[in-house]
Amino acid sequence: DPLVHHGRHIGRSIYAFANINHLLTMGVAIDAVGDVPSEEQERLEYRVYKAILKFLPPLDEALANYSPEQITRIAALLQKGSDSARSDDTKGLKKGVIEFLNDDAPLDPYVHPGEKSSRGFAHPRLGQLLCPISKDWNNETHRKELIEGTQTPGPEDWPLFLFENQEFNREDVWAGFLKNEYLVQAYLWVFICPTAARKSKKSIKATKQGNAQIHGMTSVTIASIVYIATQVRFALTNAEPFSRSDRVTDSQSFYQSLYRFLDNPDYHEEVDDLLKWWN
DNA sequence: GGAATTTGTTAGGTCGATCG
DNA sequence: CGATCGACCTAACAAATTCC
Repeated sequence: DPLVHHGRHIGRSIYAFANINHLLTMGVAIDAVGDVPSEEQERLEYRVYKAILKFLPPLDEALANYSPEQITRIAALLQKGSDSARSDDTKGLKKGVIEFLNDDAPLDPYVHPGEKSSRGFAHPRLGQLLCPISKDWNNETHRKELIEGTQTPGPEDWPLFLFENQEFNREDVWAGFLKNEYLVQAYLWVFICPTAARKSKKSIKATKQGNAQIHGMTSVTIASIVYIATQVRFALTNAEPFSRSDRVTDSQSFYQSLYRFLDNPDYHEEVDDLLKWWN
């Protein structure tokens, strides 16, 4: 279904953890009244709603005339696309991220590309990448706390892998922020094609159009960077699947706090520079 | 409070495109 | 023309949630 197809791109580049039925229903209701939502959370949702309609002009024209049942049916198809793309990318980057790290320098101890159990803070190099900026990975007490999981990093306590060369400058939070090479590689993996991300396999050419081209994407979005960061983070952790609460406290809240941080008008200039760098 | 259903995840495909 | 790539799909299953 073409709606499932479009849904794949919505999750990757517009908003990943949205309840699309809720967004569309709410958006239509707001448009019908003409009031701008007062609450910040609602305003964010409304912006996402508008971004979806901008991406799908035919839906924009027709949506107001649809019944709630029709909207629910459309939303379910978009949601299916969004969810399945996320799941495909999680699967791909589980292996991909380990390849990026190994291309840089072989991981020691070895990390199996298909397994999660040896990842996370227990691994010296993956642990360092995941180490939040409020902690010092070289400090034994801090390291122990992270390995044992006695403390969970709060919002905006970013992991080190978000920064260029895994280096955080306490004087300037924006120095190298979201300019990490592994993030770029993961971005290429998802939006161009997996082989484009590999430094070591330059001879191999893609045999199909990549996701960016398929969906007519010509520039980087905030949401797509946040999406990739969330996927890389999950690939680095030893997080066991099968746990919904883990996803909520983990990937979803990470995604939301990073998205809100970049969406903050106070950082307008920094974010513009960042997008320019990515493009 | 146990059965039924839904949700979220993974492994393991299919199949058309295109490279060497 | 076989090998491989990569988007997309399906089935299975565990956990969470809802139902009765």
